[in-house]
Amino acid sequence: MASLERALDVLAHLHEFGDAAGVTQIGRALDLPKSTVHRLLVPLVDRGWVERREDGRYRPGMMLVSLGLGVLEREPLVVAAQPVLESTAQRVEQTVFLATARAGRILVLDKREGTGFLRASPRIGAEIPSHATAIGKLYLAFAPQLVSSASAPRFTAATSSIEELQNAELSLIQTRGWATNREEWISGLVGFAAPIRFDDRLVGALAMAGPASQLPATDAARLSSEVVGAAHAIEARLKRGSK
Amino acid sequence: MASLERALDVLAHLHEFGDAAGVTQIGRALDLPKSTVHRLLVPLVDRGWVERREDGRYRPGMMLVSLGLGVLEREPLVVAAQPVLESTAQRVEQTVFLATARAGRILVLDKREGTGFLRASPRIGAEIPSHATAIGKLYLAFAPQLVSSASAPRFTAATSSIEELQNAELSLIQTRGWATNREEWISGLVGFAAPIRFDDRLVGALAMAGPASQLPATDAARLSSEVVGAAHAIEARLKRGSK
DNA sequence: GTAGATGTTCCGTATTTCGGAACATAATTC
DNA sequence: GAATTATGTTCCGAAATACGGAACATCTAC
Repeated sequence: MASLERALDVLAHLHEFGDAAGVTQIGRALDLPKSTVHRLLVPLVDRGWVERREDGRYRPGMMLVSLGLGVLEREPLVVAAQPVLESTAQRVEQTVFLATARAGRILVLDKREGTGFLRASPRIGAEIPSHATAIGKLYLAFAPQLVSSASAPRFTAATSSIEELQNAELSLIQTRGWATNREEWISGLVGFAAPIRFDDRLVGALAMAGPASQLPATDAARLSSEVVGAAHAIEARLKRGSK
Repeated sequence: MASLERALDVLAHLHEFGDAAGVTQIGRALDLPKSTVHRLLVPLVDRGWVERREDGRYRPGMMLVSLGLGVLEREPLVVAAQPVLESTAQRVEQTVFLATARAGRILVLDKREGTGFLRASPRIGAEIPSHATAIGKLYLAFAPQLVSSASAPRFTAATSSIEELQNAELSLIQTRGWATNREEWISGLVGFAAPIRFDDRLVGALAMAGPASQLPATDAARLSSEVVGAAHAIEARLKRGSK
């Protein structure tokens, strides 16, 4: 399956590179001959997965847009969360986002950003670490089997390791039903997260994140109850949607 | 390149099917043996392009979301149009969308929907026909080499063929600088579109669409000047962004 | 429990993919 | 302008890979 894997490597590279790339550049980056790269690109271009520009350079194509947005449209959790994300972000005036676990990784599914100059700005589709974020800790507390702890680097001085999280904070999260992150992932970034359940299973989490200066610890009661309320609203919409 | 093409077929099928599918169903749909389908799916699952559910069925994965949204984030036209789409949609209270030509096809890049119960709801990434829509006619009038007229079916009784459009309406569009669609694509659907240029080249179009009852011909002057104004605003933002 | 349906694994063989070299085009240097 | 360099495209004999039928594992229906 080397051929298909190489094609996927090419696509991933085009995405990460960010600019249109020629076969020589792609070949250098992936250690592949120009002719191989070119041969892989031909069907990708024919079918719209890659776009060939007039200058002979290549970039990701609109087929990715169609299929990518198709994933989100068909995800019941995303559909149910949409209006709740909207209203919650407006009410708290901070970035609110939705995430879930997929193949052991926690990925951002949707978001509504705050309007401040300094704001949290997660990328949809991006992974967030399980041990150093509010959402990650929720998963570790309620459904640790759904997340992989293979990689747990220390991001900041405040980062706890998986072992350190074992009893103290996870028990607290289980008791009160929400989690928080205080600059454990990114300096200055604070977050609150609440679990979203369907059929008694953890299917995702709703989080709010922003600069520490705007989410003071003294506001924790209000902020946590906002995310818990939002998560409940999403749960209710999920239940209604399954009729 | 049969292997890669088959994998792309599988992905396209999963997208179109809309629900999670098993190898047998995919194999039947694509006339491929189960084992071939399964073998193609393995690296797709490993890398996140396809998600395998617990019940052994497969659906498109989050890698598509990352890359698809990456395409839109990096498209200067989409970035420039975003605030303009927002404000225009609010002002006219109808669906406003952005489209461009890619490999001879006209594709929707972004949109902001009206809030009416009855509204136009284009799908981002979807193709719109060139001969039966306002945007398509803009391209035929100003840059016909960018669009393919290979397929020009009659959608409604109002649809004109490419030949019928040759002189009469295209000249008018060239003269007044905007185009309209009066139920030529979909019965009851009316649209107005204005060209977006950069460096004297047509790079896209801004359109407004909605039910005929809400976009009366008597309102054409106001509506067309809205889309023309919005297109100019996007052009200005494009020019500013290229410094 | 049996039969049928469906996802997963295996391996000899046919098919496909590979990549160096030639070619075509564009850009740079003198 | 000519020569050189850089880069995208095409070609084809040989090596590598993908193929798919069959066996296997698991689940569902009667």
